[in-house]
Amino acid sequence: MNTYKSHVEKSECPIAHALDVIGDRWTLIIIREMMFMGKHEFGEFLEAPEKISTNILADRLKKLSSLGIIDFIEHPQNKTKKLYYLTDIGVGLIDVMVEVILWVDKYLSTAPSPIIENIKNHTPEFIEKTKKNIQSWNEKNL
Amino acid sequence: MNTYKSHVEKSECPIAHALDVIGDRWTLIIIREMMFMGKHEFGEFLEAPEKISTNILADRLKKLSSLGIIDFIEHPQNKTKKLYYLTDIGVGLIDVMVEVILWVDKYLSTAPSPIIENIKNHTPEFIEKTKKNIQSWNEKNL
DNA sequence: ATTATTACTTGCAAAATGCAAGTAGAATGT
DNA sequence: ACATTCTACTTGCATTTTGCAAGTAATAAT
Repeated sequence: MNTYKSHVEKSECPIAHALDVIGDRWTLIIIREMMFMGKHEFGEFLEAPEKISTNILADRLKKLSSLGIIDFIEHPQNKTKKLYYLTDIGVGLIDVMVEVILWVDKYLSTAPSPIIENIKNHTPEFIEKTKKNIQSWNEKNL
Repeated sequence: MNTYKSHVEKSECPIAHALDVIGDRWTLIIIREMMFMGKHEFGEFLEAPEKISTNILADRLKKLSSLGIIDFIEHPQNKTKKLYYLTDIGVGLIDVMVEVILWVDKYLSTAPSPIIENIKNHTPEFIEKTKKNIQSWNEKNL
Protein backbone atom coordinates (compact mmCIF):
# COMPACT_ATOMS: atom_id res chain seq x y z
CA MET A 1 0.00 0.00 0.00
CA ASN A 2 1.08 3.58 -0.49
CA THR A 3 2.32 5.37 2.55
CA TYR A 4 1.39 8.86 1.47
CA LYS A 5 -1.83 10.67 2.11
CA SER A 6 -3.85 12.05 -0.72
CA HIS A 7 -4.31 15.76 -0.84
CA VAL A 8 -7.48 16.60 1.04
CA GLU A 9 -7.17 20.07 2.56
CA LYS A 10 -9.18 22.57 0.58
CA SER A 11 -7.85 25.89 -0.75
CA GLU A 12 -4.37 25.28 0.52
CA CYS A 13 -1.64 27.74 -0.20
CA PRO A 14 0.64 26.75 -3.08
CA ILE A 15 3.59 26.13 -0.79
CA ALA A 16 1.60 23.68 1.30
CA HIS A 17 0.29 22.10 -1.87
CA ALA A 18 3.83 21.69 -3.18
CA LEU A 19 4.89 20.11 0.10
CA ASP A 20 2.19 17.48 -0.32
CA VAL A 21 4.05 16.51 -3.47
CA ILE A 22 7.76 17.17 -2.94
CA GLY A 23 7.93 17.68 0.83
CA ASP A 24 9.92 14.58 1.68
CA ARG A 25 13.44 13.26 1.62
CA TRP A 26 13.30 11.32 -1.65
CA THR A 27 10.99 12.72 -4.29
CA LEU A 28 13.33 15.43 -5.53
CA ILE A 29 16.22 12.97 -5.58
CA ILE A 30 14.28 10.81 -8.03
CA ILE A 31 13.33 13.83 -10.10
CA ARG A 32 16.96 14.95 -10.10
CA GLU A 33 18.01 11.59 -11.47
CA MET A 34 15.44 11.79 -14.25
CA MET A 35 15.95 15.46 -15.02
CA PHE A 36 19.71 15.83 -14.93
CA MET A 37 21.11 12.33 -15.08
CA GLY A 38 18.89 11.05 -17.86
CA LYS A 39 17.85 8.00 -15.88
CA HIS A 40 14.65 6.13 -16.67
CA GLU A 41 14.74 2.74 -14.95
CA PHE A 42 14.01 1.55 -11.43
CA GLY A 43 17.44 -0.05 -11.24
CA GLU A 44 19.12 3.14 -12.36
CA PHE A 45 17.44 5.15 -9.62
CA LEU A 46 18.72 2.65 -7.09
CA GLU A 47 22.27 3.46 -8.15
CA ALA A 48 21.99 7.08 -6.99
CA PRO A 49 24.55 7.86 -4.27
CA GLU A 50 21.85 8.50 -1.67
CA LYS A 51 20.91 4.79 -1.73
CA ILE A 52 17.15 4.97 -1.79
CA SER A 53 15.55 1.75 -0.66
CA THR A 54 13.39 -0.25 -3.01
CA ASN A 55 10.14 0.10 -1.11
CA ILE A 56 10.41 3.87 -0.89
CA LEU A 57 11.39 4.10 -4.53
CA ALA A 58 8.42 2.00 -5.60
CA ASP A 59 6.12 4.09 -3.44
CA ARG A 60 7.36 7.42 -4.78
CA LEU A 61 7.25 6.31 -8.40
CA LYS A 62 3.66 5.28 -7.84
CA LYS A 63 2.84 8.56 -6.15
CA LEU A 64 4.52 10.68 -8.82
CA SER A 65 2.72 8.72 -11.53
CA SER A 66 -0.64 9.13 -9.85
CA LEU A 67 0.00 12.86 -9.61
CA GLY A 68 0.92 13.08 -13.27
CA ILE A 69 4.43 14.35 -12.61
CA ILE A 70 5.99 11.30 -14.21
CA ASP A 71 4.65 8.56 -16.43
CA PHE A 72 6.05 5.31 -17.80
CA ILE A 73 6.04 2.95 -20.74
CA GLU A 74 7.11 -0.64 -21.09
CA HIS A 75 10.70 -1.11 -22.13
CA PRO A 76 10.56 -2.02 -25.83
CA GLN A 77 13.19 -4.77 -25.47
CA ASN A 78 12.52 -6.03 -21.99
CA LYS A 79 9.12 -6.68 -20.49
CA THR A 80 10.48 -6.77 -16.96
CA LYS A 81 11.41 -3.12 -17.19
CA LYS A 82 9.47 0.08 -17.21
CA LEU A 83 10.81 3.32 -18.55
CA TYR A 84 9.84 6.25 -16.38
CA TYR A 85 9.94 9.76 -17.75
CA LEU A 86 8.99 13.28 -16.69
CA THR A 87 5.73 14.68 -17.95
CA ASP A 88 5.39 18.37 -18.72
CA ILE A 89 4.48 18.87 -15.07
CA GLY A 90 7.68 17.16 -14.03
CA VAL A 91 9.78 19.06 -16.52
CA GLY A 92 8.17 22.23 -15.17
CA LEU A 93 10.00 21.59 -11.91
CA ILE A 94 13.29 22.47 -13.55
CA ASP A 95 13.01 26.12 -12.52
CA VAL A 96 12.49 25.08 -8.91
CA MET A 97 15.42 22.67 -9.09
CA VAL A 98 17.72 25.31 -10.55
CA GLU A 99 16.78 27.86 -7.89
CA VAL A 100 17.44 25.28 -5.20
CA ILE A 101 20.85 24.55 -6.70
CA LEU A 102 21.67 28.26 -6.89
CA TRP A 103 20.55 28.83 -3.31
CA VAL A 104 22.69 26.02 -1.95
CA ASP A 105 25.64 27.16 -3.98
CA LYS A 106 25.31 30.75 -2.85
CA TYR A 107 24.75 30.18 0.85
CA LEU A 108 25.57 26.64 1.90
CA SER A 109 28.01 25.21 -0.56
CA THR A 110 31.44 24.07 0.48
CA ALA A 111 33.22 22.65 -2.54
CA PRO A 112 33.29 24.67 -5.75
CA SER A 113 32.26 22.76 -8.84
CA PRO A 114 32.62 23.58 -12.53
CA ILE A 115 29.15 22.17 -13.23
CA ILE A 116 27.60 24.60 -10.77
CA GLU A 117 29.69 27.43 -12.17
CA ASN A 118 28.17 26.69 -15.55
CA ILE A 119 24.61 26.64 -14.18
CA LYS A 120 25.27 29.90 -12.38
CA ASN A 121 26.78 31.73 -15.32
CA HIS A 122 24.49 30.38 -18.02
CA THR A 123 21.26 29.63 -16.22
CA PRO A 124 18.76 30.03 -19.09
CA GLU A 125 21.00 28.08 -21.46
CA PHE A 126 21.37 25.30 -18.93
CA ILE A 127 17.62 25.10 -18.50
CA GLU A 128 17.02 25.04 -22.24
CA LYS A 129 19.65 22.40 -22.82
CA THR A 130 18.21 20.21 -20.09
CA LYS A 131 14.73 20.53 -21.52
CA LYS A 132 16.06 19.72 -24.96
CA ASN A 133 17.75 16.57 -23.69
CA ILE A 134 14.51 15.44 -22.13
CA GLN A 135 12.55 16.28 -25.24
CA SER A 136 14.84 14.37 -27.58
CA TRP A 137 14.58 11.28 -25.40
CA ASN A 138 10.82 11.63 -25.52
CA GLU A 139 10.77 11.94 -29.29
CA LYS A 140 12.88 8.84 -29.61
CA ASN A 141 10.95 6.72 -27.12
CA LEU A 142 7.35 7.83 -26.66
CA MET B 1 16.44 16.36 21.75
CA ASN B 2 16.45 17.21 18.08
CA THR B 3 14.99 14.62 15.78
CA TYR B 4 16.96 15.55 12.70
CA LYS B 5 20.26 14.18 11.60
CA SER B 6 23.20 16.45 11.08
CA HIS B 7 24.64 16.64 7.63
CA VAL B 8 27.36 14.03 7.34
CA GLU B 9 27.64 12.88 3.72
CA LYS B 10 30.60 14.46 2.02
CA SER B 11 30.50 16.25 -1.36
CA GLU B 12 26.76 15.82 -1.74
CA CYS B 13 24.97 17.26 -4.71
CA PRO B 14 23.24 20.58 -4.01
CA ILE B 15 19.78 19.05 -4.30
CA ALA B 16 20.60 16.45 -1.68
CA HIS B 17 22.16 19.14 0.47
CA ALA B 18 19.02 21.25 0.18
CA LEU B 19 16.89 18.27 1.15
CA ASP B 20 18.88 17.92 4.35
CA VAL B 21 17.61 21.38 5.18
CA ILE B 22 14.16 21.78 3.65
CA GLY B 23 13.25 18.21 2.76
CA ASP B 24 10.45 17.74 5.24
CA ARG B 25 6.83 18.61 5.73
CA TRP B 26 7.21 21.68 7.93
CA THR B 27 10.35 23.71 7.36
CA LEU B 28 9.08 25.59 4.32
CA ILE B 29 5.76 26.25 6.06
CA ILE B 30 7.62 28.06 8.82
CA ILE B 31 9.72 29.95 6.32
CA ARG B 32 6.57 30.89 4.40
CA GLU B 33 5.08 32.35 7.57
CA MET B 34 8.17 34.42 8.22
CA MET B 35 8.76 35.44 4.63
CA PHE B 36 5.29 36.28 3.39
CA MET B 37 3.15 36.63 6.49
CA GLY B 38 5.56 38.73 8.51
CA LYS B 39 5.35 36.43 11.51
CA HIS B 40 8.08 36.34 14.12
CA GLU B 41 6.77 34.57 17.23
CA PHE B 42 6.36 30.94 18.22
CA GLY B 43 2.71 31.51 18.95
CA GLU B 44 2.16 33.15 15.58
CA PHE B 45 3.61 30.15 13.75
CA LEU B 46 1.21 27.91 15.64
CA GLU B 47 -1.69 29.84 14.14
CA ALA B 48 -0.81 28.79 10.59
CA PRO B 49 -3.64 26.81 8.99
CA GLU B 50 -1.54 23.65 8.73
CA LYS B 51 -1.54 23.33 12.53
CA ILE B 52 2.06 22.48 13.24
CA SER B 53 2.53 20.87 16.62
CA THR B 54 4.61 22.54 19.27
CA ASN B 55 7.34 19.92 19.50
CA ILE B 56 7.94 19.93 15.76
CA LEU B 57 7.91 23.71 15.65
CA ALA B 58 10.44 23.94 18.47
CA ASP B 59 12.60 21.37 16.76
CA ARG B 60 12.56 23.10 13.39
CA LEU B 61 13.22 26.54 14.84
CA LYS B 62 16.24 25.08 16.59
CA LYS B 63 17.42 23.38 13.43
CA LEU B 64 16.95 26.47 11.27
CA SER B 65 18.79 28.57 13.83
CA SER B 66 21.67 26.14 14.02
CA LEU B 67 21.93 26.20 10.24
CA GLY B 68 21.96 29.99 10.17
CA ILE B 69 18.79 30.25 8.09
CA ILE B 70 16.95 32.06 10.84
CA ASP B 71 18.04 33.78 14.03
CA PHE B 72 16.24 35.31 16.99
CA ILE B 73 16.35 38.07 19.56
CA GLU B 74 14.53 38.56 22.82
CA HIS B 75 11.25 40.40 22.57
CA PRO B 76 12.00 43.91 23.84
CA GLN B 77 8.74 44.11 25.84
CA ASN B 78 8.32 40.50 26.90
CA LYS B 79 11.05 38.24 28.17
CA THR B 80 8.97 35.13 27.63
CA LYS B 81 9.02 35.72 23.89
CA LYS B 82 11.62 35.36 21.22
CA LEU B 83 11.46 37.13 17.91
CA TYR B 84 12.58 34.90 15.07
CA TYR B 85 13.65 36.39 11.78
CA LEU B 86 15.17 35.28 8.49
CA THR B 87 18.88 35.76 7.99
CA ASP B 88 20.27 36.55 4.55
CA ILE B 89 20.40 32.81 3.92
CA GLY B 90 16.74 32.53 4.76
CA VAL B 91 15.80 35.53 2.67
CA GLY B 92 17.79 33.96 -0.16
CA LEU B 93 15.17 31.20 -0.27
CA ILE B 94 12.66 33.64 -1.72
CA ASP B 95 13.58 32.71 -5.30
CA VAL B 96 12.99 29.05 -4.51
CA MET B 97 9.68 29.85 -2.84
CA VAL B 98 8.49 31.92 -5.77
CA GLU B 99 9.39 29.22 -8.29
CA VAL B 100 7.52 26.68 -6.19
CA ILE B 101 4.48 28.93 -6.13
CA LEU B 102 4.65 29.47 -9.89
CA TRP B 103 5.03 25.74 -10.54
CA VAL B 104 2.03 24.84 -8.42
CA ASP B 105 -0.01 27.58 -10.00
CA LYS B 106 0.91 26.55 -13.52
CA TYR B 107 0.45 22.81 -13.19
CA LEU B 108 -1.44 21.85 -10.06
CA SER B 109 -3.50 24.78 -8.98
CA THR B 110 -7.25 24.57 -8.75
CA ALA B 111 -8.60 27.88 -7.50
CA PRO B 112 -7.46 31.11 -9.14
CA SER B 113 -6.22 33.76 -6.74
CA PRO B 114 -5.51 37.45 -7.27
CA ILE B 115 -2.44 37.21 -5.06
CA ILE B 116 -0.96 34.54 -7.29
CA GLU B 117 -1.90 36.54 -10.37
CA ASN B 118 0.14 39.39 -8.98
CA ILE B 119 3.15 37.19 -8.26
CA LYS B 120 2.91 35.73 -11.75
CA ASN B 121 2.61 39.02 -13.58
CA HIS B 122 5.06 41.03 -11.48
CA THR B 123 7.51 38.46 -10.21
CA PRO B 124 10.61 40.65 -9.74
CA GLU B 125 8.57 43.42 -8.14
CA PHE B 126 6.97 40.95 -5.78
CA ILE B 127 10.36 39.60 -4.78
CA GLU B 128 11.75 43.07 -4.21
CA LYS B 129 8.76 44.17 -2.20
CA THR B 130 8.96 41.09 -0.02
CA LYS B 131 12.65 41.63 0.61
CA LYS B 132 11.97 45.27 1.41
CA ASN B 133 9.32 44.33 3.97
CA ILE B 134 11.74 41.98 5.66
CA GLN B 135 14.51 44.54 5.59
CA SER B 136 12.42 47.27 7.13
CA TRP B 137 11.39 44.99 9.99
CA ASN B 138 15.06 44.19 10.52
CA GLU B 139 16.04 47.85 10.60
CA LYS B 140 13.36 48.57 13.15
CA ASN B 141 14.09 45.60 15.41
CA LEU B 142 17.66 44.35 15.09
C1' DA C 1 15.93 -26.56 -18.38
C1' DT C 2 18.43 -23.81 -15.33
C1' DT C 3 20.12 -19.65 -13.74
C1' DA C 4 20.17 -14.71 -13.54
C1' DT C 5 17.76 -10.15 -13.86
C1' DT C 6 14.46 -7.08 -12.73
C1' DA C 7 10.85 -4.66 -10.54
C1' DC C 8 8.62 -4.73 -6.86
C1' DT C 9 6.54 -6.67 -2.09
C1' DT C 10 6.78 -8.08 2.70
C1' DG C 11 8.07 -8.16 7.57
C1' DC C 12 10.00 -6.06 11.10
C1' DA C 13 12.94 -2.75 13.74
C1' DA C 14 14.00 2.05 14.16
C1' DA C 15 13.02 6.75 13.58
C1' DA C 16 9.95 10.67 12.92
C1' DT C 17 5.52 12.64 13.72
C1' DG C 18 1.11 14.04 16.07
C1' DC C 19 -1.39 14.72 20.06
C1' DA C 20 -2.28 15.85 24.75
C1' DA C 21 -0.63 17.07 28.89
C1' DG C 22 2.87 19.18 31.67
C1' DT C 23 6.41 22.77 33.22
C1' DA C 24 8.92 26.87 34.34
C1' DG C 25 9.30 31.54 34.15
C1' DA C 26 7.56 35.97 33.24
C1' DA C 27 3.49 39.12 32.85
C1' DT C 28 -0.94 40.55 34.41
C1' DG C 29 -4.95 41.31 37.44
C1' DT C 30 -6.87 42.24 42.03
C1' DA D 1 1.57 40.21 47.54
C1' DC D 2 -0.70 36.61 45.61
C1' DA D 3 -3.07 34.11 42.34
C1' DT D 4 -4.00 33.60 37.60
C1' DT D 5 -2.77 33.75 32.92
C1' DC D 6 0.61 33.69 29.04
C1' DT D 7 4.15 31.91 26.63
C1' DA D 8 7.61 29.00 24.87
C1' DC D 9 8.87 25.07 25.15
C1' DT D 10 9.31 19.69 26.94
C1' DT D 11 7.67 15.04 27.78
C1' DG D 12 5.32 10.65 27.10
C1' DC D 13 3.18 7.79 24.25
C1' DA D 14 0.51 6.08 20.16
C1' DT D 15 0.66 6.21 15.23
C1' DT D 16 2.95 6.69 10.93
C1' DT D 17 6.87 6.61 8.04
C1' DT D 18 11.29 4.93 6.96
C1' DG D 19 15.26 1.66 6.37
C1' DC D 20 16.97 -2.76 5.84
C1' DA D 21 17.01 -7.49 4.49
C1' DA D 22 14.88 -11.02 2.56
C1' DG D 23 11.55 -12.63 -0.42
C1' DT D 24 8.69 -13.30 -5.03
C1' DA D 25 6.95 -13.58 -9.62
C1' DA D 26 7.76 -12.70 -14.26
C1' DT D 27 10.86 -12.37 -17.93
C1' DA D 28 15.55 -12.93 -20.12
C1' DA D 29 19.78 -15.14 -20.90
C1' DT D 30 22.61 -19.43 -21.22
